[in-house]
Amino acid sequence: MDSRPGYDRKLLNILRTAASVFAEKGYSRASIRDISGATGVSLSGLYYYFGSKEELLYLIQDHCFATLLTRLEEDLEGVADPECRLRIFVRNHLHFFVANMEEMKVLSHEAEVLTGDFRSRILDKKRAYAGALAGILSELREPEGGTGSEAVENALPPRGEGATLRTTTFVLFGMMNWIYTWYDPERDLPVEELEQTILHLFLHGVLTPPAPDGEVRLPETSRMGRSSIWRGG
Amino acid sequence: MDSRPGYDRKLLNILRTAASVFAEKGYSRASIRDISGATGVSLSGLYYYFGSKEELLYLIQDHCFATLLTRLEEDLEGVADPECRLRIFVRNHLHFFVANMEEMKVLSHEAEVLTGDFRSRILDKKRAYAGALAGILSELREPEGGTGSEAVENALPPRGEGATLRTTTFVLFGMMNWIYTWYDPERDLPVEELEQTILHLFLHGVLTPPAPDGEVRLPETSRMGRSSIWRGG
Amino acid sequence: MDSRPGYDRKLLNILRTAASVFAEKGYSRASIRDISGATGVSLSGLYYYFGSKEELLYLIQDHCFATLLTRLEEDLEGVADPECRLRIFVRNHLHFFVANMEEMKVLSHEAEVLTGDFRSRILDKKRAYAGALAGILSELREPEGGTGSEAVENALPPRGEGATLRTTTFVLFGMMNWIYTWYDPERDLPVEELEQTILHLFLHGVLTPPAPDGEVRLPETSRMGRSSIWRGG
Amino acid sequence: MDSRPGYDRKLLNILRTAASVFAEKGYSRASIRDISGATGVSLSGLYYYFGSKEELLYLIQDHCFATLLTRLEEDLEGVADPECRLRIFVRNHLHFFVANMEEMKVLSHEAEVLTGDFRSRILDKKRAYAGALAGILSELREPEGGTGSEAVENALPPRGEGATLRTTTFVLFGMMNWIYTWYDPERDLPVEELEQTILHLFLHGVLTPPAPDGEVRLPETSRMGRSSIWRGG
DNA sequence: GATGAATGAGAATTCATTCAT
DNA sequence: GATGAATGAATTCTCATTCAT
Repeated sequence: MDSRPGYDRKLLNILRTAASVFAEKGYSRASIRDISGATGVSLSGLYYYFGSKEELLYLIQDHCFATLLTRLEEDLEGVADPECRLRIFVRNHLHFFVANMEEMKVLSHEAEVLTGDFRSRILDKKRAYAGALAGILSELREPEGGTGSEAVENALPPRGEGATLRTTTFVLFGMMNWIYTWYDPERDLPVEELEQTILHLFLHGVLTPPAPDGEVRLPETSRMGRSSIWRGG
Repeated sequence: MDSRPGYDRKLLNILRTAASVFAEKGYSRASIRDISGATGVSLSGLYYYFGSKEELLYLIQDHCFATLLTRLEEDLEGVADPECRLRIFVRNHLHFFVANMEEMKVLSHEAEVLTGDFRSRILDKKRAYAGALAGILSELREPEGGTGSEAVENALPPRGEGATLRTTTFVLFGMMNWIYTWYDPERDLPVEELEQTILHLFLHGVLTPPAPDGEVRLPETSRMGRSSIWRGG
Repeated sequence: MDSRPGYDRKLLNILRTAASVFAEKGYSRASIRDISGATGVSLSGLYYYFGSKEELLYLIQDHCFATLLTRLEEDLEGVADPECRLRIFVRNHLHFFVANMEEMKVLSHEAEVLTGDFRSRILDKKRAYAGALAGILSELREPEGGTGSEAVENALPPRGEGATLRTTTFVLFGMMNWIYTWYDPERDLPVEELEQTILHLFLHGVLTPPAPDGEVRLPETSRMGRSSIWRGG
Repeated sequence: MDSRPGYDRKLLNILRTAASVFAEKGYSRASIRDISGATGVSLSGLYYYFGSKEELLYLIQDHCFATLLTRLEEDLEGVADPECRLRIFVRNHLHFFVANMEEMKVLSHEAEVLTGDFRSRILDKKRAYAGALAGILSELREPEGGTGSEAVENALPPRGEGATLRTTTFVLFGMMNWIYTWYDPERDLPVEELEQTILHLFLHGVLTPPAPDGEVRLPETSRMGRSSIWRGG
């Protein structure tokens, strides 16, 4: 993925720097001049890499989402148990989030600014990703059939099972995505514990004490050793 | 400052309209011209009511937070049981959020744009509010002492009880605040059910089925009949 | 003069305060709001006293010039000796300047901003005043005839006696008027010595040492005891 | 900063044109739009050459002063006699003033509008320049020692020799600088005679008739043939 | 691949002024 | 006499973008 044509090292570096500028100042308060300053590339030189500021944002979000999705697919491969699948989803999401806080902040915070084609392409990925989680949650409750994703994508049925699944899905996303507003790696729990806390909360609630010997842990995936343009790997 | 009723009514109207413009386009993409258009007040006329665009944002956020805090205090008064207090907090937060979606979106989404004094004054209110929730959660787990708010406000102890409480607090906020990104009153569960869902999730987790006769319900407060400049009342 | 109809106490007070604001910030950088703030009169309330900002400047300059001219006439009355008349002119100009530094700064510095009728009325007074000095200087060199003022007012003769007289006149004005840029009553010579220094310089030059027993002094006029709205009297 | 000849030439041209606009309308009444119109450069294009209107004024004043100072140093080099040095100072000042009336008007008239660093940098140059004149005047009266510049720069001694020197210095500057308010090259004496008149007045006063064969003249400097971006050369 | 120079459009804000009360 | 509320016009400055080189 990191070596797909069109995503060469220089562009990737620009995307990363731009993401960090956007994360700090916000997309619309950040100017291309800021990005020129942060990257060291001249103002007009940047336009060789993207056609417009909006495309720059698109590229950041797209690349971020694509990586997230790819990894998720890899990690879920071959795992059938719904609870396991949920654990993998949450772990993947949180680890990636914390390792790539700036990009994920841009993804979460600047979700509505893209327009036209850029917007719909990102929306597609977002729906696919949310659908994946909805599918897992759906299986978790009624392990028999369906992917669950329809309930998130479509408006029907408006109030009932579908609406509850949709709610549960986004409530879980809320628990996770909101961390960009408060999580400080140096002050807060390490990601692994954050993951355990969130998972336990979601599955059993605060009133249920965690199992004395810790939550059931998944075997370590190969996630840690991966090389990546994403800083956290 | 100015407390004549005409001035107040007009200002409040401007705040509400501006909040809705900010909610739709985002604070920095929205221009004062947009607000002039939406309110029907001339561009320069607006500056009679606020000194700068940033102050306008501050006024919106401050008024929103102030109302939220006031109501919370009123509703919590005299209630001692931690779980009850938690239910009241969540109910208050969610009802207010859904009734004043635009202001709350501005409060949640544009949290970082304020600077200087404006920023710190809002931060104070925010810390007080988050501290209130942390205090409740603290009592919920260990009903004996302390308000819990120190753990959210201070960095100590960095990893341990404090960090877990902090995490739990913000995870709950995440569940609730994230709704501005997805909740659609016409499509999704009514607020009351949303409230039940979130509370149940937080207290008992997804794996525990809700009690067959519904969650324990609090006696209805007089919240519904209140008059207010906030649309939801 | 200070009690002419149209120049009542309140207006005079506004003129004085406005002059001080204009002196400090410059006419065009000062806003009517500044003057409202400095006077304590509301923005719109000021317009009862003058029709426009430009008229306000005109009133300040006109009143200042009128006082200057009136006093000059009074003091010169009955004095025939050219050198005495010159001493009186310089004394009058400098004392008034130092006593009313702010108004005189406005008069000197904002000479070109008035337009139309306002401008020409002030120009008339200025020409009369400069003509008076030119007349005195003319007599000083060739005590026989003419008032000398034509040479300053008209362009003819362009180069010769007239041009020299004009030059001498404005060079003397330069010596005096420039003080608004540097004179500090607490640091520099008292006005009486400033007056002596300038007069000696103009009459005898730096290379001629002053007479050992001081310059010839005029009998004290009644200038000092005069009451006036002008702070210095 | 940028020293490519094209950039420099263009900037210098902008400075000259802007100086003329500022001279005519006054710094604060002149808009960047006016300067855009006068230079033919687009409004925003101007900001490539300076960061703010205030910096534009600074650049004009700084360049003007720098040239003035450089020339003065060149011309004074090797001249020891105080009276000669004074003649050179006055000649340099007046010739430059008349040749660059617009810039010098901006320098004289808009002395107080600069703030912060811009202000203090110009003030430094101004103090150095005034100090140079004070030094010459000091030697002229008491040819033994000291530069005289301390008396202008410091407040001590507040009243006495220092204050008189300060006064004399600024009175001479007044004679010269005031010309921007009245001097018209087509109507008034040519610069050379203006120079003679002012010098004679300052040294010997009006009551001393000029020597029949003219004032002592310095040998012509090469000033006339100099090429310069300043129109007067 | 890269950049200096330039620009049109639009941003926030200020200002002198007005007018109903 | 005096003022609160309002406004049109103008101001400085920023921004995304372009294009010749």
